[in-house]
Formats: sequence, C-alpha cells, structure tokens
Amino acid sequence: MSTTPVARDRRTERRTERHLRTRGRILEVAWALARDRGLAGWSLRDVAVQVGMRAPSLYVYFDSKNALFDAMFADGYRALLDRIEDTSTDGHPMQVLRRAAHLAFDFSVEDPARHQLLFLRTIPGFTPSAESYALAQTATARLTAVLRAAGVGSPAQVDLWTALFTGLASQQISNDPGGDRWDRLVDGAVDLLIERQPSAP
Amino acid sequence: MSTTPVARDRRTERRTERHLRTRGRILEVAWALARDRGLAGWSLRDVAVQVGMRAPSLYVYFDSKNALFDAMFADGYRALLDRIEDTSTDGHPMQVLRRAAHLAFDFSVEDPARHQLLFLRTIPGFTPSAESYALAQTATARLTAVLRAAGVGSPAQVDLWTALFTGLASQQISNDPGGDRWDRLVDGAVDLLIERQPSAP
DNA sequence: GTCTATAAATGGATAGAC
DNA sequence: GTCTATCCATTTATAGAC
Repeated sequence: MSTTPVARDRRTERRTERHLRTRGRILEVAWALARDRGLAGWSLRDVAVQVGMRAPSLYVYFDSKNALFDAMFADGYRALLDRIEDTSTDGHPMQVLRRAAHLAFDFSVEDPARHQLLFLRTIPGFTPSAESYALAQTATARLTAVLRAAGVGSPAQVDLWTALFTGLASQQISNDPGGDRWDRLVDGAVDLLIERQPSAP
Repeated sequence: MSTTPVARDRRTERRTERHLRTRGRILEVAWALARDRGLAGWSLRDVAVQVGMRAPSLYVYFDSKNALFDAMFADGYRALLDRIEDTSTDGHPMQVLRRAAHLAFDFSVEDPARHQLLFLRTIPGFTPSAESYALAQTATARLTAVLRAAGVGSPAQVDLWTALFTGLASQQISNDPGGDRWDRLVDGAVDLLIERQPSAP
C-alpha cells in the first residue's frame, strides 16, 4: 500500500470526486421528485430510495433537508447563469430583449418547482445561505447588464421587466400548464416595453 | 321543554348559527397562522390550540385539512369579490384602471399567504372544490368586466394585465417585503398598457 | 460510506366516552 | 360538541455497528 504524500493526495482526490458525484446524483433525484410531486411534496426517505440508499446515508452528503434545498437553490441559479451565458447578445437591441424575455419565461415555465424555489418564498423555514444568495445576485446582475446594454437602462425599468416576465411565467404555470396562453404574449410584452420607453438619443 | 315544530326549528337555527360562528373562528385562526408562519407552516393542532379546543374537535367543522384549505380559498376569493364591489368604477377610464391595478396589487401584497393560496399552486395535494373554483371564476369575470368597460378589451389584454400586476405583487412580496420598490411602478405600468406615454413629472 | 435501529417529534385522522 | 386516547403514518435526524 502506498504511503507517500502524493499517493495519499491521489486517493483523497478520487474519494472527493466520488463524493461529489454522489452529491450530484442526490441533487438530481431531489429535483426529479420536486418536478413530479411539487417542491414540498417529497421527503428525504423518498430521495434516498430513488438514489438507492437509506435516508440516514444522505446525511453524509447534506447536513439537513434545508441544506439540500440550499444546494438546489444554488444549482438552480447556476443553471440560470449558464443559460444567460449561452444566450447571444448579438443583433438589434430588440432581438436581444426578445431573447432575454423568452429566456426568463421559458426558464420558469419549463420547471415550475425551480421557479417556486428560486423566485417565490414558499418553503417555511428555508432561507438561502449567504453563498447561494450571492449566486442569485450574480445572476440578477448579469441579466441586468444584458438589459442595460439593450436599452432597458434604469433600475425601475429592469424591475418592471422582471415583474412582467416572471408574472407571465407564473400565470402560465398556474392557469394554463402545458399550454401557451401566456407564452403567446411574451413578444407583445417586449414590444410594449420598448415602444413606450424613451430612447437614449 | 318545548316540543312544538316551531320551537324545534328555532333551536336548530340557533345551533346552526353557532356552528357557523365557530367555523368562522377556525377560519380566522387558520388565516392568522398562515400569515404568521407561511401558508404551509401550521398544523390542525396549532389551529385547535388557538381556537381553544383540541384537534379532533375541528373535524366537527371541517372534514379534513384540505377542506379547511378549500374554505380559506373560497374565503379569499369572497374577500376579493367584496373588494371589487367596493371599488368605484366612476371617472375617466384611466382612473378606473389605476384603481383596479392598485386593488389587485394591494390585495396580494397585504396578505402574501392569501396570494399564495389563491394565485399560486404550492400546496401539494390541494385542489379547490368545484364550488370554490366557481367563486374564483366569478371574481375573475367581475374584474374582467371592469377592465373591458375601461377599454382593456381583448382577452389577451386582460391576460397581460393580470400577469403584470400579479407579477409586480409577487416581486414586491418576495424581494422587498414591507417596502415599496415595486409599488411605485404600478401607476407607470398602467400607463404602459393604456397606450399612453409615461406620465410626465 | 452505508447500514440498522431508533430517537423524538409531528402530523392527520378516527373511536368512543361524556 | 368536545373531550381523551390512540392509531398510524411519516419525518427529520442521530448513534453506533460493520
């Protein structure tokens, strides 16, 4: 058995890697259950069963259920950040704003449980950790920068923008799940915001 | 002891009245707890204690916890209907729409738990009964009629209107509770929708 | 790292006495 | 109508063997 520091580091590394992989699996199962039964409709036991272990083993990877919620919160905002990075900011400002609007709308509608966790406050007793919340602020800042660059400049305009498209998504989720009744209004909503806003020059 | 049919009816009436009064008290306590700890943050035991009884006694008044949620759902929409009826539809369409917008916004913001129960779908396993849902539809129809009369005519416009002001309220609740960051945007949002330039200083 | 066992609390709901 | 007693299920979480 190797006992040199280097060999020990390698073992630790592999162990950490495996640990992180299992953590990721747990996170994925939790998301699947949340999507399937609602954000608050599952227990740690349910997660454990689907991962292939017993509930107590989960505590090796997460300190508590709220810690798992926190990881989901961070994971959700990381996904949003990725989505923002993957979205082109090329073209006419109007096109950029349309892309941004659909990005926000689709991101919420495609996963109502995630929408609920990230943008609503519905889990009694859960508050995101400082680290996770910082991630949320980063995502918000990144989206704000895109909007500013496309002419939606003032903080008030950004706030209105946010309210409008999360509002459309919320209505779509609650009142027409699987449909497109509010989806069809997204482009028109962008037009409304652009045409009415005083242009820069 | 009186045994005539008339006397018996009077007793039944009083008993029913008392029953309804107790039901109302239970409902009020449930709302208070929901406001205080979140819509999903209380148990039937909690309600019973604050009403001054034990949990099993609640079943004389409600068949299940979901039945209590259903009563709260109906109660919330009745409150919204009352609010609509109490709001004047006099004056310039612009004034009417502003009143309607503040009505919707304030109704949500002043009671986030009610907003969550009525407008979001966050209680796993709860679906409003047909009767309660009919009440919701009545309220929606009533609000739609007000908007139509004030010039927000098409269904798409009404949908956009709804999304916008519930969206503003949601943001206010989640991101600036107790503040007015999104409250200040309500009047400007009305201006946007009624095809006018934003109001001058 | 995973398990069994179990704590310890909580929850919704029912039975039956009074 | 209200109570006690209790069921029965569930849940988060911990202790400790392997």
